[in-house]
Amino acid sequence: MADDQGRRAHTGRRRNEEAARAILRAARELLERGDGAGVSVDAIAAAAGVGKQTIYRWWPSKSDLLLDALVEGARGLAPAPDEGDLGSDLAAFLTATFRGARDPAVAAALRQVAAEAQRDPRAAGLLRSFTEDRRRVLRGLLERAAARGELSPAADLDLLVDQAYGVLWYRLLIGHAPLTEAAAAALAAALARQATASP
Amino acid sequence: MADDQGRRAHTGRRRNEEAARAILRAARELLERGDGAGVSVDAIAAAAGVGKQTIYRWWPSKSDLLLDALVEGARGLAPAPDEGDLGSDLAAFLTATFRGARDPAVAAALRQVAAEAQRDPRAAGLLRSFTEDRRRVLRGLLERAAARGELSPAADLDLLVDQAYGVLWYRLLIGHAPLTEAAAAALAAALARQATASP
DNA sequence: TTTTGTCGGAACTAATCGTCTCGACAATCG
DNA sequence: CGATTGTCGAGACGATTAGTTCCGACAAAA
Repeated sequence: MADDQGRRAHTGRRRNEEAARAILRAARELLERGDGAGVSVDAIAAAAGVGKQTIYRWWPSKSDLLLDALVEGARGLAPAPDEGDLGSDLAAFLTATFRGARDPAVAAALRQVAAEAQRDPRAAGLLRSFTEDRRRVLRGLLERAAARGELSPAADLDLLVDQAYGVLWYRLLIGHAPLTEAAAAALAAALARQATASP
Repeated sequence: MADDQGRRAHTGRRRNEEAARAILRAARELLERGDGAGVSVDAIAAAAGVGKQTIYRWWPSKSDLLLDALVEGARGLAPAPDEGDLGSDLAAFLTATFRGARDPAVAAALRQVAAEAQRDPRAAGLLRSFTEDRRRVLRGLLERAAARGELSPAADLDLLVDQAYGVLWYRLLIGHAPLTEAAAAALAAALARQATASP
């Protein structure tokens, strides 16, 4: 567990990783229990039995903390399948992605970070790199299908990625429809039909 | 300009509609000038030369005011074309919609209302009815094409609407790509291909 | 002229993020 | 061992903001 110790001389008390873990755990629990309302840093500190200063010693801002809680909650959902067929790969990936975003803590963190990104350029940058990572995974899946000759030459990979994640974010932030597995499967089928259709 | 006067007995000073117009105008100007940061009610009141009380006499919350400024800014973009061809109707509608959302004041209002909707259920409801209206317009366009037999029986109209507005909101809120006319045209072509492709 | 409700202006409450201070404590160095 | 250094929990503090309330002035109707 102690792998990133600095190599320079270091005197004084060491940071307590247990405190950081307690903070992350409290953040996830509050995000999960939060009834649509935002989670405050004070509430996280109180729930973790920790001073606010300790939070800001580990994370530079609330958005960083929420994004960390997010990444931890979404762990294992990253890899894109590669079974050699666009339709099934896309269905598997979107189903897993929708399922991850349906987790209450993950959904709340995504929504709160997205909300803060509209005001705070720092949060906007964080969210942007997070989404870029996810885009790259899906784009890789599509590129493999294109290399196999499964896609129409008219297919626009970036637009396909926008359509997939667009539906996810749109439903997540507006809330007019749920992120069900059926919706993921239908979206995968629709995108595969579009990508393979001749212009 | 005085068309919605109450019919009941009314004593006392009348509300000054000029003040309401000044407030809306100030809100739009601040949204346009705002550098990504949010617009505060105090700033709007000061810019309009108006007391905050006057703002809250006309609008129950900041979100209502922003949504009003939004609707006023997006006026005239509502109607869906009906030229009898799915491809050109979709391209015209999405181009006009993207152009409307590219207006700085409209974009800022959309982003700020969306951000507040993640915390405030009242703002969420407002945003939901706004988006429902827009969804209905696009859905009507698709239904007319379906009635003309232009769509594959496998086409899912609501999913198509989700994809169109999904790309719009995703780009608007994440900011990884602009809402250009070229993007609108490409999206329209892609959705038309998807909707007409046989399963 | 009196009553009634809006006007601009400003003080006020409450929530929130992030900074700073405090005494206590732990780890390292001399 | 003892001094130094940096983290700990706890909380005060400044800044910002949404929304409420009070104030004296004013306008429109009774």
